[in-house]
Amino acid sequence: MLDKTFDPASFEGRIYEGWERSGAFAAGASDGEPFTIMIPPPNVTGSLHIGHALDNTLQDVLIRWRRMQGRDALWQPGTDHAGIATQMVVERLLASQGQNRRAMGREAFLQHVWEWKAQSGGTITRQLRRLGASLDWKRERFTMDEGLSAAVRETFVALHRRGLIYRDRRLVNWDPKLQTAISDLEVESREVRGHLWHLRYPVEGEPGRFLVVATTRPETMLGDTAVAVHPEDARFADLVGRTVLLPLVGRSIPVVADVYSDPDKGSGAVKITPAHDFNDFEVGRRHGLPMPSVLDAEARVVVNEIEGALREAEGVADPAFVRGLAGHSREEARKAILARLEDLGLVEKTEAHTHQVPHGDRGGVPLEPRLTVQWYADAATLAKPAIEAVEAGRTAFVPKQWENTFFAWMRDIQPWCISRQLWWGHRIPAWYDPDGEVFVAHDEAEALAAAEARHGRPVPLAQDEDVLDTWFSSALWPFSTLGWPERTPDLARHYPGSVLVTGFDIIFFWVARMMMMGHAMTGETPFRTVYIHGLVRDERGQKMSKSKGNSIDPLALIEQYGADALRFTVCALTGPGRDVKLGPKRVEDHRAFVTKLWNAARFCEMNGIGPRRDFDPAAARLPLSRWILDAANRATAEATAALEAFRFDEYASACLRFIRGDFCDWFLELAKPVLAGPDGADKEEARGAAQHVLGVMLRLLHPAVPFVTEELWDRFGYGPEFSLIRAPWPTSSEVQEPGPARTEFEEVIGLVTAIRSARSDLNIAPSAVLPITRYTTVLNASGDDYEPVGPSIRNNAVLVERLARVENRPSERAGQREPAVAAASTSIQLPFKGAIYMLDAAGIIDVVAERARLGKERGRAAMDANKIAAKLNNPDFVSRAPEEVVEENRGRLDAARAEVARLDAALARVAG
RNA sequence: GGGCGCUUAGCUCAGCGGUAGAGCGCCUGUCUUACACACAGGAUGCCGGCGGUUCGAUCCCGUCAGCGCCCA
Repeated sequence: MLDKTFDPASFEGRIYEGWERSGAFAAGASDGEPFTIMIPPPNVTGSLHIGHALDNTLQDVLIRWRRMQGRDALWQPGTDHAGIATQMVVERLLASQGQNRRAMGREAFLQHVWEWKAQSGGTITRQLRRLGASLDWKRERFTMDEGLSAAVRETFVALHRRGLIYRDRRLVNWDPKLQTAISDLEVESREVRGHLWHLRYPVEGEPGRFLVVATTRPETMLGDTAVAVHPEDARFADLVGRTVLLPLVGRSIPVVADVYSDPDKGSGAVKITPAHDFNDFEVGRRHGLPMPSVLDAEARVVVNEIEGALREAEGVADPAFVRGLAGHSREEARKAILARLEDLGLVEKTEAHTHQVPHGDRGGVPLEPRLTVQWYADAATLAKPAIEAVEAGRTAFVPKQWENTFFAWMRDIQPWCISRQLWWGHRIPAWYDPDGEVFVAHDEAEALAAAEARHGRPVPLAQDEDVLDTWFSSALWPFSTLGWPERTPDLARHYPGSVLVTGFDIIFFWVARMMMMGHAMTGETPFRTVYIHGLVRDERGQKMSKSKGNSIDPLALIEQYGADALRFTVCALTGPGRDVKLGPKRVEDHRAFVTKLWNAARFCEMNGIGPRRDFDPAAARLPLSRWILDAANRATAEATAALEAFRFDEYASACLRFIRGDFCDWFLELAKPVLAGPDGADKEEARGAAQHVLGVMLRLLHPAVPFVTEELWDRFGYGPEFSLIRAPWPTSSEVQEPGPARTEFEEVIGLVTAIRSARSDLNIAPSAVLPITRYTTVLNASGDDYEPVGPSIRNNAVLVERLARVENRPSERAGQREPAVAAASTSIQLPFKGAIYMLDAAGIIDVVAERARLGKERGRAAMDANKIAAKLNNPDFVSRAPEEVVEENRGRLDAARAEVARLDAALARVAG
């Protein structure tokens, strides 16, 4: 027997283990068409947050559904090595033990990282199991695996040979805390309240005249090599081509005309520090300016590159002061410089100013643009085939609107800085000879051979100290995990993948880069469809963050409500292109549905409903069986169509409607009499239909709520243990004359609902069985006699009696012909489907209430009739609207008018 | 500043040229032997404002307002 209380924790763990142990997740079990999803590899240092729960639930729904459809489903698991994050974690760990990486050296440090990974790197994969994710764990990969590392080396060498990877000296986003370059995408703009300082730069040859520049970063002035003004700015026209004296430093710097300077911003003149600002760098290039760096890797002042420019100038420049700044942090330097300029009377004014300051997304400190030599990928060239693939529809975004975001980014893409000054990661396969000449090769031997060939003799080589951006290896994930660069059978079968599922915030990271590398290295798009979902927010719509303290732990939700409840909630809330507002309340609400399913199954169990192979839906003859079988067919079609369209919300609501509405609220109630009745063919058929439909329900719901459905499937014996995961996805089954069955039960349900509603309006206690003289007859059109009801109601009289709590008592007046009008004062008059049911309620009915009820109904019908009549009175409508619309409205008008007439007659009878 | 999106019941959201929907919440009643994480019944909407297209607009177009996101 199923437990009375539903307790997901009692079976979730056991079932997951059962699936995994039995190899249920493994690809290759079917010879059907492949269906492949590459997990966007989570960070190896990470733990499952609510965003992962969303992303992976959706992937699991798709993969389970397709697996049931007989596709050869592969969901590729794994993690990425997260260069910066992992190195930070391990360094912090070492620091707590009084060690540091520089002291122990590269090899020893990497040893520690691998040890850490072995011990703690499995957190998120364990947590994905709790969620129920049916990943093919035997294929788990890590971006630092040998095979994936070979893919990285192969890609680097190949792209370098094609000129798509190169070294360049230009400004990078430098993280002074982590002391590495990072890519544009790892930069996070944060609004900071700062100041705009207006500094006076003395105009040379014109004592007493100053050019005022406005800056938010006065400390960088040491590296100024020009002042720019707008070419059309009349205020400064005479200064262009002349020079000003750089305060403190004493360097003579030119005033250049450049459109970068905005006449309306600040003072209209802007200082140019090419080595410490991206815009200034471009100005510097345009005007051939020197580019001295004045901040080092830790963002401390260095003066060696401006040493030669230092000049003493009375009241303006002071080399000793500048030299004294060396080694100070940028914050200290700013303070000291401003104080000194203030003393010298060179600060014109200070304004409060709010501006965007780039911060490192990992380190969290303000970034420092820094002039260094780094490795770059030619993203603009790599992006072209990816853009074309989307334009041509070889890769489609769902929802389609995200293609615009993708295009906007890809068409304006900047060179991608791929080198990182870290130890943990794929070491760049480049070696340098003593002259600094570079040899890019798959390994050292190949590099040595190349160097020897070049020099005619063996030369010692030193490998590049840097590693590659983690995303470089993640970009290869869709094919490196399948064995590329080897031409493996897996690669042939599962590449390109079917769908990539990810949030819109990640389009630039995974989607764009996987697309670029996929085309560059395999010549094919890495996935056919990119499904983009929203972000998870809290119940108030706030973005979740640690600092706000509003983040939700998915594991806590799983503990409390079960993984199924969380998963079903995610499905129900994932509409098209919307963020998902999620909180415990939402999960609790949807858990109710999972419990409902459990209880419905319990009821089935108690009534001897269980798997019966010999049941043939096509042979069902009871209208009730045919009705629920037909409803199951429709639910199957709706659920399938919803999943095909990635409409997880519609999939959930189709299941809900069918299971809660059709099956629980109506079918089980309608079936109770026959199930409780004597054994016989009818009872057997009702059980047969019920078990068939229960089997359909479990299969339909399995992708969303895999645990409870598998538990029920196993307990009922629909298949061997842990077999639902591979059971066939439901398809439509043949049902005899579904149309009439549908009509029949629409009428029964409609009448029951109408009676319940009238009873409720008239405050008739639910417990009271309403004695009714004739509910198998209805008042005729002239209102003076009765006529038999249609077969739908007649054939299901017992069901109407039970569900509406009415009772037929024809015997009291058997054989008598009583005028209808006389009965009216003691009857509820119930217009339904073009007839009036006279429900004799002598002694119970409140005539005043009944009159009010009928009056209200009449009002509603009359308003309806007026609206339709107005429409039909419009000649334009009749002549221009499609014929079927006009016809439909004519029909509705007739019905509404007849309803009004019936209610008028009913009211007259009550009044009389 | 540029771009995108949103505005529908108290809340969260579907819908989308032809009778306004769901879940939750609310109100009323019910422990009707699967389920009170339930059942039955009920109330609630100038579908953001204004113009336009159309026989007809919540839906299409324009515009304004408010909110949110991305990029500078």
